[in-house]
Amino acid sequence: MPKADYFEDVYEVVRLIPVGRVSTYGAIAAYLGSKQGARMVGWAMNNCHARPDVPAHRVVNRQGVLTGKHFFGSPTAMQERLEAEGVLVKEDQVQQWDARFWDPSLELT
DNA sequence: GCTGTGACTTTTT
DNA sequence: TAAAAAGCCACAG
Repeated sequence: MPKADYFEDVYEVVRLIPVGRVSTYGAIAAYLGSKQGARMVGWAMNNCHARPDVPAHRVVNRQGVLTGKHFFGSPTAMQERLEAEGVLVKEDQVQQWDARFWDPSLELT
């Protein structure tokens, strides 16, 4: 197995997010080892164009707000996609966020 | 080789 | 309580 870049690590975790669930940059960053590396995660998402199977729409900020929705090409694509998976979004904010939150560090042990 | 930027998070004023 | 600033790592120019 090739050494996964920091990005691939992020992509893999994001890809493991179950449908109907959402995760946060900080959670993924923490799972990688640096909670403050959340910016890197977001930045990795910026390069998510290189990965076709990266559900970046399942990744939101700490508040459960779709911060990067604007990067999806359409400001509503992210929200609609989340709703299509069963995640209700209101005002760019994930509903039942506390229940929808998926922590890789907890689920992946 | 150095500087700037980035879809965040946390702490302090 | 709200708002602002700092911190962090990695990639691109």
